[in-house]
Amino acid sequence: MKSETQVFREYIRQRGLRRTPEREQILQEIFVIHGHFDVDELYLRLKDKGSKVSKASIYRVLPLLIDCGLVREVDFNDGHWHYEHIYGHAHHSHLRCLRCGEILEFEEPTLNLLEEQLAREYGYRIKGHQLQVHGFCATCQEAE
Amino acid sequence: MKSETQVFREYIRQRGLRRTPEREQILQEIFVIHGHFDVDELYLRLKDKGSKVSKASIYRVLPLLIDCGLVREVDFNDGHWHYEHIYGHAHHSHLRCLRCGEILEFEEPTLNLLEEQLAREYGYRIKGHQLQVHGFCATCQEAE
DNA sequence: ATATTATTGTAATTGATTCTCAATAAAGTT
DNA sequence: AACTTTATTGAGAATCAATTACAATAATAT
Repeated sequence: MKSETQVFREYIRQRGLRRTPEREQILQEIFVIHGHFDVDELYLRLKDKGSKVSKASIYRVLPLLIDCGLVREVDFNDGHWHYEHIYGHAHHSHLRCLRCGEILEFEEPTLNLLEEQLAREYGYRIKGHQLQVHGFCATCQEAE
Repeated sequence: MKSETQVFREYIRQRGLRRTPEREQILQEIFVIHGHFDVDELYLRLKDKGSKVSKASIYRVLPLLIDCGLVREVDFNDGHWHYEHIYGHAHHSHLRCLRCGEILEFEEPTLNLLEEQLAREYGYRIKGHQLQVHGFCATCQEAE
């Protein structure tokens, strides 16, 4: 299996784009992060390490990473985008606590069947899905 | 089954809030709209009818309507919220074309089982879920 | 080395949503 | 019906994430 770096470099080359230190720094940092991240967090982490990468560059790289299948957007319903790396990870969904914001991940294989069924039924070429479940975690139920 | 208006009025009263013409106008207009809508569309529709309701009021009423279970937010991934009425409608999910933006609705009853399973497994009190599937519709596949 | 042009950082801009504030008006009380 | 209390309103300012313009820089091809 290709490394994330390889995937990204091939994508860059194939598109006639350029390989820059900023892009590589951002990519590296993303793959150091476990779990989810947002633009601000990524920016601060890079800054802490002495990187001079601007937020604008982060905003500019993310669509590329999404497009080449390394990263995906996640919606936690809090006013801005979150992201997670998906390359080499099983597709999963999120269970979110409406009070404390805890995020649990779970897999739901039957959704692949659903995708196939929708493709047949409506003639769609399905690219993916997002499922979020929300509620209150055990701790927050008591606290309410 | 109570009417939407009844549900809303009871909610208002119960909360010690006030019943105002603006709120009723907005509610009425929402229930005239079939399908999905967003704040701008709702605002323009009201304006066209001669209503003086401001966008601020719309933004202020929507959380109330969501809270009392008449309306829900829908994410079409295009930078702003969409809404749909859910009172008296079966819960459904959305299949969206990434190119032309077409939205199809479908029901997926197995997700109720999933909710129960998650509740058991993680001790959550589940409040709901959102599922979006995306891809390319038949027409747009050809056009690509 | 040189030319071409993609990429960068900075700062300005956009667009959706929220907030401030003074004026208004619901609902309860006399 | 008049009075009081205070929630609600509209207008515009403020906020916040995300995008864009622009001039300087630097990555690739020749």
